[in-house]
Amino acid sequence: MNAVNESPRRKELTRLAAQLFVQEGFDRTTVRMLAQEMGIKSGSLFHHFRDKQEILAAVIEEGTQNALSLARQALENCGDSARERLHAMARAHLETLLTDRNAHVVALYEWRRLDAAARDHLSHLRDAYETLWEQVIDEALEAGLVHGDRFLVSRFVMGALNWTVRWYDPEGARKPEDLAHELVAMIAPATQRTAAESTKV
Amino acid sequence: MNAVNESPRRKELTRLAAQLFVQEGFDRTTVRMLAQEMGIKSGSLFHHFRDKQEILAAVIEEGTQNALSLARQALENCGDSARERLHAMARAHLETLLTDRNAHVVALYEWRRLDAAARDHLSHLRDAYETLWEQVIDEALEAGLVHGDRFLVSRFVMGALNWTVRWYDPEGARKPEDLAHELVAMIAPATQRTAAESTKV
DNA sequence: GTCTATAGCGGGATAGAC
DNA sequence: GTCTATCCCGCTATAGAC
Repeated sequence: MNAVNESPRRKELTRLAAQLFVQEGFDRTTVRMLAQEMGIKSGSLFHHFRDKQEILAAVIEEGTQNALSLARQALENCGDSARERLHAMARAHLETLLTDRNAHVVALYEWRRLDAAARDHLSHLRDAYETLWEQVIDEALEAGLVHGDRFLVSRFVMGALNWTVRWYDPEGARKPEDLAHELVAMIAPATQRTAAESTKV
Repeated sequence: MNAVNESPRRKELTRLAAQLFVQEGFDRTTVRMLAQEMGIKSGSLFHHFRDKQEILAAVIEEGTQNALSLARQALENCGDSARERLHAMARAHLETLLTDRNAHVVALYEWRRLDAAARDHLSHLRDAYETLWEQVIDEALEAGLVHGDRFLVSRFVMGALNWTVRWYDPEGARKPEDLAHELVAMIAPATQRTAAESTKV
């Protein structure tokens, strides 16, 4: 259902669907709106997707997969210090949310609209992404960069980032990278540099 | 429309509507579901509310109003230090979100579903609540408890708190107060106590 | 792969009796 | 203030021609 049925056409349709789901929300997006955006009639949609649910699942799979690989990439291309890795992770997260402005947002905000089967199928993917976050947070905790409970710190940090979707202004002066920088500064002020951290750089 | 039409019956109906809106989301909650929960038939609903939109507006007004007065109350009954005030504010916020589990959640998560007129009418209320938050954050910044931009810190903190709705387990061991404590500890570690703060206590 | 046409359902809302 | 009955609409999804 996933890696198999991946025609370029379907990929393109998924991309357009993501855009509408972000703008209108999944429930308020009708198949007619989707079809119009894609330049076809609503009946033709069901040649590509079994039903509306499957479109949502495709968007969320795409969005999470994308966030995951961009995050891994960012971690590979950044420095070794816990601070740099935390920053890279936050920045990658924000870029998929605020620049892309599409599938990843849907994955976060419309997850609850998935039916049980789709949630089951996609939860391992979501877990992989959250686990990656927890690893980076763990490193920050061990480096003494941040303090607190691993689970709670992860949730708070991801919450702060996820909520940016609600207030961020793409036309404004602040870029995703700036937000990432400010968030890291907030939870791990520069004055808190520890011995462990400085030896790493 | 607001303070006027406040029969006890309508208040009770609003309370029940809030519950359903949290469980199902506004769009997926039908007037028939609402009526059933209230023990009446769907037609009778429209004696109390002009349309479904007005129910949403009533819930959101109630939720924001309530959060605002609880927050003010919490600030009056806590110590004078910036840390105590920040903690009190976070705790009040989480309690309206996680214990109440109703109108305030709807206010945050279904705001976008309000029509233009209702948003217009309610935005001053929301602004008042957010301004209160910014004041408390300002105090924390001035006390050297937290560092960064006032606007961004407010948004990040509120985001971290608002997102708890998505993962918090009411049956779990952690109480809203514990979360509030952990959040404050995360952004303002105890080792950061400044002279300004200790003189206040 | 897309079209037209439409089935079939469930939604929000109204009217008038009680 | 609640009921029954119902209108009307727009939604998802299907069928079969092209």
